Amino acid sequence: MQAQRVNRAQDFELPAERGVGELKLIGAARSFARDQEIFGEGEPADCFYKVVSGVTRSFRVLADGRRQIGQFHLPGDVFGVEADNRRRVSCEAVNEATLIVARRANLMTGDKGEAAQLWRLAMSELERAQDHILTLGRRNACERLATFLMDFADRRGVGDSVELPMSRQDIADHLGLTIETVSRTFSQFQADGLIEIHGCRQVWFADPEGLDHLRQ
Amino acid sequence: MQAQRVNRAQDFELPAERGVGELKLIGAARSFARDQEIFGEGEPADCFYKVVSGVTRSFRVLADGRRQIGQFHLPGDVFGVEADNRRRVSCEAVNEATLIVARRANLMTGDKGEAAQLWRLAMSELERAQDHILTLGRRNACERLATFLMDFADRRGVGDSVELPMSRQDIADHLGLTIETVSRTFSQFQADGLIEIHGCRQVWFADPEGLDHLRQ
DNA sequence: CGTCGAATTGAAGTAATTCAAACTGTGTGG
DNA sequence: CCACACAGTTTGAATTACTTCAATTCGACG
Repeated sequence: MQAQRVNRAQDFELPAERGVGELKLIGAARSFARDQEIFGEGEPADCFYKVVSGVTRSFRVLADGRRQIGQFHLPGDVFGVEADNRRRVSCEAVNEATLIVARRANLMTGDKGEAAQLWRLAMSELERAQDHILTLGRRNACERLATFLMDFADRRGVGDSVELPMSRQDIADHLGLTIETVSRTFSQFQADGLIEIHGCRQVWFADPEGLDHLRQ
Repeated sequence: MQAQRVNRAQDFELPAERGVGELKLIGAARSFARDQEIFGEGEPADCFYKVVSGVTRSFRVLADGRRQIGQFHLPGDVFGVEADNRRRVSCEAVNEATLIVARRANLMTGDKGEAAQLWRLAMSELERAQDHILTLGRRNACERLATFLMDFADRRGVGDSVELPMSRQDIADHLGLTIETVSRTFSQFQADGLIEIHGCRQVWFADPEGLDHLRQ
């Protein structure tokens, strides 16, 4: 929404090898400031990214500015894989983020194991997209937010609480709602004793079963 | 919604080789009756499918019966590829359909060319899913229907018209709307001189530019 | 020609949006 | 340390797009 390229990305080398079952990316690490663009729709897609720290959002915008965030990428996630050489989505840093940037060729020409990893990556993106289609097409505001909170807690939660790194507007643009509806639904969850909110980003699950049940 | 397994699937052999750039599937052809289940969510995923004739729909349903159709598969489309060995979506025939059924192993262990084809297939499904997320998250009823009609015409249209093989309910469940809203939007398009409808399945584009503009 | 499922249309109701105002919390400068 | 500013969030009231429920029409098929 408001891409401000304040900080110039800082480059520094980092080997960045990870545990078994994860894609090994060899490349430079780059830092991105809050709201800084990582890549834009239509640009050439010659590399991809692994989140080291921070969070990013990939999204598309309609001509009149309506924005739809497809995914948030968290530490450990690899993103930026495209079928063709053009970006079909844009990507920005939600907060201060460090990413490993890998050349595309380094992976596509790799061994069988890497191809399999890449396959798993694409398929998990597809699965998440299918889940989200169900959410956007057939769930109401409460169900959408409950789904989002539980899913996000699965990926990033600690015990019975999560810290949401993104703004209410980001959540709204992810769930196909307005910021006001998201805010009201948060308030309602709190009034119903489902969650407790501290400083509007820290969410504690007071009634995980109730929330889970809300998902449908 | 109403899976009636009237006809038993008829098996017959068919080599089914296709032109360059398309996935070659070797397998048996099977016919499915209207609304017949091809596979159901949770079942083992040991094969995939290529549409020879007819149309299929892949979908998921919530506990209370709300249905979301993710995709329609048309002649030439390959579908049924999964990351794991379990179906995450269900699939039914929209109308009388003939499919080539290929064992999963026949393709996964194949040569590099086949792997690349499979990759393209998965990525095009992902792209379509991303497009649909934007539609469901940020477009209104008119824009959704215009998007659907134009996209469908791109895949299956002849000149300035398309025949829609699916019911209004199918379209509604694809676009995250109710059947009444879909019907009203069709009527409005006709009243606005954008389309002409014959027998409720044959759509002629009276004003393709206007319709295209509506998409945003 | 009659029947039945599908589609359309109408009227009323509702969830979510829009517009507007108030509040909160965080960072900054005095 | 406090006051101020500002962006982000929450809340309220009015509006609207879509849904729901109900009745009617259409069209394919025996």
